[in-house]
Amino acid sequence: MAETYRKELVQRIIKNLLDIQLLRMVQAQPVWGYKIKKKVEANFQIKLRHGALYPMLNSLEQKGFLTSQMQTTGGRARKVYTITKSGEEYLQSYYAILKDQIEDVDLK
Amino acid sequence: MAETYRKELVQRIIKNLLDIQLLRMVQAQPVWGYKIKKKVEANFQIKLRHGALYPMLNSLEQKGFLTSQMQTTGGRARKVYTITKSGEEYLQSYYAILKDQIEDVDLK
DNA sequence: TACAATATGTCCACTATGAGACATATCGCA
DNA sequence: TGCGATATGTCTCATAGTGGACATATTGTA
Repeated sequence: MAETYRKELVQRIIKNLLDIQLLRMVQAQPVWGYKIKKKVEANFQIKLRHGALYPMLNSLEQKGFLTSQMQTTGGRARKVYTITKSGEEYLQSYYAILKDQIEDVDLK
Repeated sequence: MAETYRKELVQRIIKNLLDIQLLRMVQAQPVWGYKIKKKVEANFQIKLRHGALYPMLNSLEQKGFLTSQMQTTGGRARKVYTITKSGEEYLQSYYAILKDQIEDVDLK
């Protein structure tokens, strides 16, 4: 059945389009790296190395897709990320492509 | 504007999910490698190396997602591919994930 | 007080990927 | 008859990416 391939495909998409998944999560609500890691691992049943995650978040900030503010809650220092206008535009482009894929626009 | 990022994103998706794009094209109509190459390059304005394309098509056949028949039209030998039931199921899983992405199902 | 969890960061060695070359054959046209 | 287009295939080297370690600090719990 079709669901057999789902987990394998999700893992590929998360891996290859990790930056986009991070933008989606931050857009849903401002959040910090460690929480993203836990959420990805719970939602998609994949291991997300922090050695890959943190450099990617910093890179997204450098590109202007995310901004960050340090927050300290109970002595716990967190770098909370918020999506920027550019980041939202990037996501909109992504969603537009997905719609084209589903509707076979690009095959005509 | 959002369209600035489109080309860059399309290239990434085609590159990382090439097998799926090949399945989509064969599903639209049975077709051979060289024609796929020309079509991808025209539709997406990207270079598709035949050194990447042909091994991928053979691999999709080995996995049972495609079948092929040799056809000779005017002395021109073509390996025409047709999608299998498994191939269509794989695509269905892919489309289901894209819908989840668009609808933010996996962020809740 | 020692350890697991929270929290963020860098770095290096290995491996996997990819660009481009090497290879071959036919057809149509100039 | 030589060249560009059609058609499919393999292989190698350099680069890119990944896994896992190294690093540091705080909090809560056993």
